[in-house]
Amino acid sequence: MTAKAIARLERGLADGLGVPVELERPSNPEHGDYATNAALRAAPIRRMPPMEIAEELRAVASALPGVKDAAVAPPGFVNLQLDPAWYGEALAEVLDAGAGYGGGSAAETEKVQVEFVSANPTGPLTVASARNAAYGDSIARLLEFAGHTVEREFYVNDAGAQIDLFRQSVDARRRGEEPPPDGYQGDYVGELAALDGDPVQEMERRIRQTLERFRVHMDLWVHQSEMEEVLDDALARIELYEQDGARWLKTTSWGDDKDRVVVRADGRPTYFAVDVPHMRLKWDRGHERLIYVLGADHHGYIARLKAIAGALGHDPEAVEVLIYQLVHLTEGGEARKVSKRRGDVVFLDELLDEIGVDAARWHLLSRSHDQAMEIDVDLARERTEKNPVYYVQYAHARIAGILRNAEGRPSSPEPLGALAPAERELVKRLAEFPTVVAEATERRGPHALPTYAIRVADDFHRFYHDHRVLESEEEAFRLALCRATAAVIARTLDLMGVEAPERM
RNA sequence: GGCCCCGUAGCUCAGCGGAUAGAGCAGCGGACUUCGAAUCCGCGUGCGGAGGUUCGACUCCUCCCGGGGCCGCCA
Repeated sequence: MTAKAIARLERGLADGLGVPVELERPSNPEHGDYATNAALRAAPIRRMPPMEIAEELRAVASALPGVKDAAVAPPGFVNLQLDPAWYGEALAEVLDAGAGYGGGSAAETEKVQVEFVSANPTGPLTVASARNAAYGDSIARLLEFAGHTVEREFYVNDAGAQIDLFRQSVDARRRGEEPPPDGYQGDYVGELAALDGDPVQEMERRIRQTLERFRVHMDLWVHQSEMEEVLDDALARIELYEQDGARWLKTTSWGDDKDRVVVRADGRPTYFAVDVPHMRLKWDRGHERLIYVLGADHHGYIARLKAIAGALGHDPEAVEVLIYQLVHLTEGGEARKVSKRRGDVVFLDELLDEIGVDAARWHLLSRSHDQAMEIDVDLARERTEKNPVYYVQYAHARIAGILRNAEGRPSSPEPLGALAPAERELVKRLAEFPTVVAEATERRGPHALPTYAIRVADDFHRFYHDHRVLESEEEAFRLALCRATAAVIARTLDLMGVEAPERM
């Protein structure tokens, strides 16, 4: 999706040329406000020299409202300079759209489910799960903003060998004994032993609490134990074959490298088996797209999950598995081996105690999900003060201060005369927002948000430094520019689950 | 052996076919009697290597080198 003010120019150019035109912001300011390579792209198709097509395009551009000047540059670029009226149009668009600016980019809205975190309830959430939580929740926020109906699910693995071992560990503590050799050792095991009741339920309650603190709200909690009860019914609906006494799903038909056992020769289902009733539940809830957010160590699941979708008669393409690379912990520059069973981990709650939700979510989202991430435990607090999140929040708070001082005086997106360079840069930055959000959504790459937020803050701070807002001739226009900037910053941060403070 | 991800500035990273590759941090030097200095301004011969596709490649393809992860009738 593109801002309307830009899209209007693109359409005007495209209609004149008969080929699609996309405008982009050149890195060199001498190349104008916007530029297009459409002539270069059209040259092979129309079998004409690019410079000739560019000249045609320049003529069309010159006649468009909002265009002050158009120029051709070799080997065939067309560079546009825009007039104050265009800037007024672009700024009015931001303000008119209000909180919805940049939203609703989905061509067709869907019912989407995002399953994420789904950490085993054998211990508190760790920083490893935190990346999953930050990434998955931001994906969900982006999808909602694009117009989809989104459900967030946490799948609780409350059955199986690890859970048995966990319960045994707590029971041993309750009897005053040491946990089993491979059992769970962390301090929290002792805490749970001091309480009555099922430690798994208590652990789930704590995980829920930590997630809420992290501003992640799950709509649905599904338990593996419940899925086991409807396992036979679900397995009866898919085609399995027998070999070596076991029952297999032909996952290779959907791209897996080998078929998978669903029911063992002794009649016990594998771990994989419960994914069948589990996914059936998701489809039965009416979802049209299923998203799973998994760590890189689970990438082998992609084909299996798609296979289940196919076996259940659904389109495997509607199952999307988002893989993020893992978080490595270091301490004083040395790699730190972690094991939840040994209790040798950094819990999300500890990280939040140290650096707070905003800095944590920002940091976890600021790198591509395809990039492995390192968190230095010792430097976490020190780095906090240098976290760019505060730079961005400061810009928002500064604007809030100006608006407080303005005491409700009128604002207007229409500039009186020519804009200063810093004003033009800021308006163009705000006009980028719909494209940035739409691309972040489509690519499932929320790390574009912090990058963009820094640029907006950057442009605003420069504008602020160069120009006075209140009591200036352009007060009304600059107040409008401030309001629009604050709204865009607030929305960008919200899509990351980060707050936009009025004061700091 | 097969599969997934990554090699870009001293460090952590953006960049998803365009013009002179950008931020943050670290370092050095400047700027407050004015709406918040948690700010602004200046200082940098960097895309792991070799081929290929293209008018144009950090970006796409192949191979090589280096780092991380995964390949169970475990969960």
